[in-house]
Amino acid sequence: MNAVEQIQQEVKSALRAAVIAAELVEETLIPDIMLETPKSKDNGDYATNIAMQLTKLAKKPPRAIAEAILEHLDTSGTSIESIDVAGPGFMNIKLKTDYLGDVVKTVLEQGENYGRSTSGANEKIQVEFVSANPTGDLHLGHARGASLGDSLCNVLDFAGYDVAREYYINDAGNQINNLAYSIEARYFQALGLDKEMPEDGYHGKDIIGIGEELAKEFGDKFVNVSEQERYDYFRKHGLDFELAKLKKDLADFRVSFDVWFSETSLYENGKIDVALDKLRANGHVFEEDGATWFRSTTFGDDKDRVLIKNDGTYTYLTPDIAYHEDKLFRGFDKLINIWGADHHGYIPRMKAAIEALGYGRDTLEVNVAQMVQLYKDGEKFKMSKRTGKAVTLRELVEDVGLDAVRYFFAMRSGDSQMDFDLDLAISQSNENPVYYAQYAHARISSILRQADETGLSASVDNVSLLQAEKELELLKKIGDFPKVISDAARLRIPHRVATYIQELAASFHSFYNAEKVLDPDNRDLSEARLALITATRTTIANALKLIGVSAPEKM
RNA sequence: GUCUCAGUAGCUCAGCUGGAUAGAGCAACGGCCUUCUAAGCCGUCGGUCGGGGGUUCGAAUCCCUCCUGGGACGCCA
Repeated sequence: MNAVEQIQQEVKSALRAAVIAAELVEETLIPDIMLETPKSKDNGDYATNIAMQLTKLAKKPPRAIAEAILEHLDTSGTSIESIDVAGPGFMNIKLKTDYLGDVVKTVLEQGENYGRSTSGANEKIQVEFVSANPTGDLHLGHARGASLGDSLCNVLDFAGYDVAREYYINDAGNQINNLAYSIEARYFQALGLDKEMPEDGYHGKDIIGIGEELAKEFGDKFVNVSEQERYDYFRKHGLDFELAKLKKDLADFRVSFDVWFSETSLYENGKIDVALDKLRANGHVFEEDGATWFRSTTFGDDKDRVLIKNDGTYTYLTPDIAYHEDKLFRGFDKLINIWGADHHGYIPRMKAAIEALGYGRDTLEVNVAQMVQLYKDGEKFKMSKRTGKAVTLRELVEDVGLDAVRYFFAMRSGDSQMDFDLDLAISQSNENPVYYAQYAHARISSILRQADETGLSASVDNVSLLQAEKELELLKKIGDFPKVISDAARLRIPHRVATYIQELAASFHSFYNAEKVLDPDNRDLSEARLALITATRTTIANALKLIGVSAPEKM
């Protein structure tokens, strides 16, 4: 618990004691007392609406309740400087400022761990994200999913959850056949031979490249072998190639995974049968029209779902159920899946499966990343599988810049649709908000370099000298960081971190323009301010790291 | 048609568990560099929070309904 949290706790306890002493309601009925930071500074450092919350229970007007609480409030031994009743019944609290200096001490002590907490109580959470088919390049939507997933994992980890990151490789279905046949066609074409692309083939540039490479390396060797042999080789080669590319692209995007889970492995180790047997044993499977069905309507799904088609093969759902059974078997308390909005309708059947397997419905949490609409040359850019027309993650990063792309996705809530104007992003990349935050970091770094030269160094001995308005604001903002993290983790909203970075950077820039840090004639204050900006820099760097953005020393 | 997500300033978006006068960036306008990085700061302009009902001390936030837009409704994955 840092200084700010301690103060808040102290204030809440004092208020609660006052409510009890005032004998307004039964003690057990008192709600949690909440403190909020008023928008206007005129309304104090914190405000509470406890009086309004108690109106019904105490059967008195809010202002009267507030007066009564105030009368019984003992502020001795707390940091409360003054407290008064305002508006309809708010109680505005003004704090003494001496505690804020402790924030700096805490940050300097904890360094890159400042902001970490144990609020997640080590809950074991597995996050599955991206999981794009290994049949082509990652595009804009995947970039968003990757960014959201990675940021969420980082935030959860920082907030004290036990996080595992996982990528589910769909390497078993029809799409892999299509991949193999697409490569085959491109291979023949590279040799100047006639071969049509399969109907659902992949028209991406990468597949053309694979065909050309194979033609270069093997010549016409695969023209004359059996279809089976050719298929087997192209399939394996295609998968290896695409998977390696996915891993590299994601790593370059600063996104990492603990486990790359193969769908095929479920077929090979019998896990699908295990899951099917379990569903059968629980009585949720039936036969009809030559197919095997999962009665998902029992658990609120719109219709029942086929598990085994009448040709004897599985639908996509079946191995996916086995996969989730396997995840839960591995002992996670909670599964979070990040899916694109186009898979939204798939949620009820997956939740139904979780329940049918005997787990709680809320064990699975699906976080939907809404669509990203790309605009190029002023108009909608329609992606097309058929023509292979798409903007890839790699191209996006090359054109716009890694930090700018990560920040762009990190600052928006996942459940709001986005328009991404590529030309605007490129032309305005210098005005991207990410540079605002990075600039603050670079500015501080520059001052610290010069401090070294002038023989001044950060010191926490005189942090009590930090009493200027801008200094106090900055201190408070830094002190908010741990709560921002725990809220973002609990509510699964990593974009809250980006919003915070913006606020913190603004507070610093404002301070920077109001006060001069390095002043050889005022050594004590300079060293206190150096401590303040060092703490600011650490907080900015820690926050940027969580959303996968670098913190440069110079710009 | 059913389900689902959204609709907030000219544009792109925040708004946490219902709180006081709804915010930020960009765009527009006016100031601030002999002084630690002007990728910055200070100020001005700009909103019927899609419409209408309801719940209550209080609604952008919760409920109902309508309008508009995205997405999903396969024995595809």
